[in-house]
Amino acid sequence: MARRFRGESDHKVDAKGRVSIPASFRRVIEACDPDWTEGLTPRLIIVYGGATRNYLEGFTIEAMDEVDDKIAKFPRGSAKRKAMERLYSAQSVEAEVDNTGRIVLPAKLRDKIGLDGMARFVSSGDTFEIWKPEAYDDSIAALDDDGYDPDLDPSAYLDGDLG
Amino acid sequence: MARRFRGESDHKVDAKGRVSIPASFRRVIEACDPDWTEGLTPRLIIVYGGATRNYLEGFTIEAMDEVDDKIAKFPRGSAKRKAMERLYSAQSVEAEVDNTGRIVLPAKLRDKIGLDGMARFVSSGDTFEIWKPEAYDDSIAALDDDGYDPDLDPSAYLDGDLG
DNA sequence: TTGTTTCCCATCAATTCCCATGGCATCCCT
DNA sequence: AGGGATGCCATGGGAATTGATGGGAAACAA
Repeated sequence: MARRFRGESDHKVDAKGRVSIPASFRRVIEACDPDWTEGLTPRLIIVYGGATRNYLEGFTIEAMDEVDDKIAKFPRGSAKRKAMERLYSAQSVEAEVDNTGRIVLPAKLRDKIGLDGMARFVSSGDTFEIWKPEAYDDSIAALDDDGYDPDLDPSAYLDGDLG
Repeated sequence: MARRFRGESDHKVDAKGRVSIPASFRRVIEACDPDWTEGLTPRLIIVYGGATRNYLEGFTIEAMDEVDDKIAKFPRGSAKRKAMERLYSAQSVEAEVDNTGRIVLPAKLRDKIGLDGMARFVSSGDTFEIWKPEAYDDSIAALDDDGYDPDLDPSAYLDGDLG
């Protein structure tokens, strides 16, 4: 089963903070939760920190395990490690996909990115992002102002210089 | 069940020194107390020493067992071993989570970190920290003075140089 | 006894659980 | 091809449970 997310779609956030996870994302989340088997509710991690981020980042259990391993390689007490621990450990929550395919986004997380009404799920390789739709549109538009030519087909970068 | 803490939240400290443990932390504390079974009150260890620390550190029983094992590897009577024994053995207390989900923080511990009114619980992997909220905010701000750029997303470090 | 430390019970809001509906696709049968 | 039947998906709503916190009585210790 696929380990990478694919696609983007909008879903309604109700008054209780419940949102449907795109069905195709659910398949990935299930496959990447070591404890999951048919009939159980799969879990995932949602990172809500990052002063400069105006989106939430969803990690599968396996993807977050890899992050934890990377962090563990940094010296205990170093500034970089502390910053990463805060982002990935303190400023994150575990969520469970219920049997109707939804998760609950606590008010704290919704407030962080100004979510109301709709949430946009955007795949980003082995993680996915949750945006307020307008903010996502803005961030795409902002790429243009940052030396990126919107008329250029990004496939041109595929075999080009890194960085 | 998970054996790592996740998230951060504030809880009220009442006149008797009682504080609610974040519900998600309780699940971890229960799972990591070998003697615990449904219906019993789980235990944990709170380390309150460390001259330079202005927070308390909470350990599950299992996590503290690992620390004890590590200490035991150092030569008996060595300065390093004595220092660690003092921090983790002498300057720590066992606490019990009561059946309403609270622990009692003795006055000595509250005074050490200047707790009054609110306590912030911050996960840090397999342990968690208890801070006076203002002190925690300050410590985050202080990271800036230690080679850490607050505007840089910490995820940039994940694949970067250690240290 | 006087202040502290436990234990037990009470409350209110937030969160979870359970059940229900409508809309699309798909599959199948004739 | 028509007409169901089936099943998954997105979403809604109420009931039941859990979570955070307050307060008093009972047990202790000084």
